[in-house]
Amino acid sequence: MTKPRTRALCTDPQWLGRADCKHCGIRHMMMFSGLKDSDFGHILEPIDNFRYAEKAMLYSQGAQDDKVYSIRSGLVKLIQTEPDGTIRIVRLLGPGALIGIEALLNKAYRHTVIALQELDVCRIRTVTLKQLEADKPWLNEKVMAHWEQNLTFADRWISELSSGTMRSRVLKLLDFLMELQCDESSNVRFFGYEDMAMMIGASRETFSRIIGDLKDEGLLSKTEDSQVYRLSSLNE
Amino acid sequence: MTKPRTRALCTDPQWLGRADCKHCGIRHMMMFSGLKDSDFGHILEPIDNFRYAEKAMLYSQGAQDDKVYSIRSGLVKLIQTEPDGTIRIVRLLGPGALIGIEALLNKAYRHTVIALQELDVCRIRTVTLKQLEADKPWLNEKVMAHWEQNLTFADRWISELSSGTMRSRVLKLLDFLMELQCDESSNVRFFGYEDMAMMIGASRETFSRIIGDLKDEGLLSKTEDSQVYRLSSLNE
DNA sequence: CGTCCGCTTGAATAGTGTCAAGGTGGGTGG
DNA sequence: CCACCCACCTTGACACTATTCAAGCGGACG
Repeated sequence: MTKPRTRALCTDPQWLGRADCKHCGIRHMMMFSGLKDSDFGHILEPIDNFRYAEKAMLYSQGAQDDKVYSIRSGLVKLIQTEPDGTIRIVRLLGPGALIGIEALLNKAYRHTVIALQELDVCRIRTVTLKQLEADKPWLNEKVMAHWEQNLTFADRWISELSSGTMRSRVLKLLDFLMELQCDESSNVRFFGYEDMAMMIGASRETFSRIIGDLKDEGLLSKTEDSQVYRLSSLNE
Repeated sequence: MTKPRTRALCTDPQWLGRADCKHCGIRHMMMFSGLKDSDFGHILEPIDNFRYAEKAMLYSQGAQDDKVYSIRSGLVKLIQTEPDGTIRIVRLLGPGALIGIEALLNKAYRHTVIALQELDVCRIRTVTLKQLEADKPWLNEKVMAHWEQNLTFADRWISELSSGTMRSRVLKLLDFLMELQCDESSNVRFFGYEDMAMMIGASRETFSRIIGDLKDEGLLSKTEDSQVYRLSSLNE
């Protein structure tokens, strides 16, 4: 669709230690909350906790690896490159999401995944996950729920962010971002316009113009933080 | 996106009997090939085989049911309706596909599913499937593979059929249909233009014009069957 | 203070949607 | 067997939407 302009950084992630699932602050949404200390006793390899910088790449499309990631905080974009070179962002995932699940089926990663913000993830090897699953049937159900979550997002991406006029897509995108960033009030944190445009399949210029219109109409207003805007429409 | 024009038929499917998985002609791709006679002995409810007429509806978005379908032959469209009334076809599935998997998680169906051709499906209740899974771990793996298949299709739908110019989308759509219908040679069976247009997010007129252009350029030519065209380009 | 990067804006142009009219083919009933 | 009908596809004219190329602007940062 558009040519790549911003290149991903290949900074190494920072290792934060082994995961402490039992005391995870966001247990309710995470994959491995529910695991007891004793469960960690007999697993082959540990679950590790990493921090990635903004724009760092977790893995790239086509790579074959055996690692699955669970997001604790931050946001990532999933990018798909076609054989003919066109690029499109196909998904945005945040806290609670499980990425790279295709590795469980021994498939190569189908996307390039890049952090949009500072990112805190737990990483687990597929063998370890399968080993845990064998003991705990509920883990299996959780994995399925994550497939379903991914699929639901993909379908919304098609019907909300890839259909209709560019204006309606921008509005839906802003809603979508608010939902992901769930910053209490109706505030949206912006990324680069190039990324946002790529999410809805528009050019940077078109996106910029529409944002400009929304500002003029008073639907979008600045906040203290220059990256964050307040959105005042739920309608249209 | 577009207003519905062709309404779905609510004809009842024809019951063809209980499924005979062991002798299924397309065992290799089907969900339940691999089951032995003895496996059928102790399941709660049978797996049934049905035939649906073209345009018949299997189930509709929002409905809550406990049935999963495995396609033996034919093609279905998965339609998603937004709260604001816009409609978009988000997926096309053929032989081997498993539809309504969200029922396994006790979720309501997320799409309305309609047969595009005469359809032959096997229907199984979720309890039965779960019961079988408990015995046979390999079934579990198969279910995962179907989640992955759905997700792969969804992602292709985004990057191939929802990005770029309408012309490129039409070409990709034709490729896609050839792949699904795998009619040996490079022949494509057309559906109604309204449906095809809805797949790529175009108007009927735009779609018609592009098909017209392709005919003029000689890339697309008629065959004996007026519904089937021969496509002569793999490139661009 | 100047540079760089990313956002904004303008003008020209190509691409799509919309409305409306006209064509075509397959099926039905006389 | 023919005439008619209906559903569906085609075509034209026009308005509108979005892309492209190009120039300008503004803030962050060395």
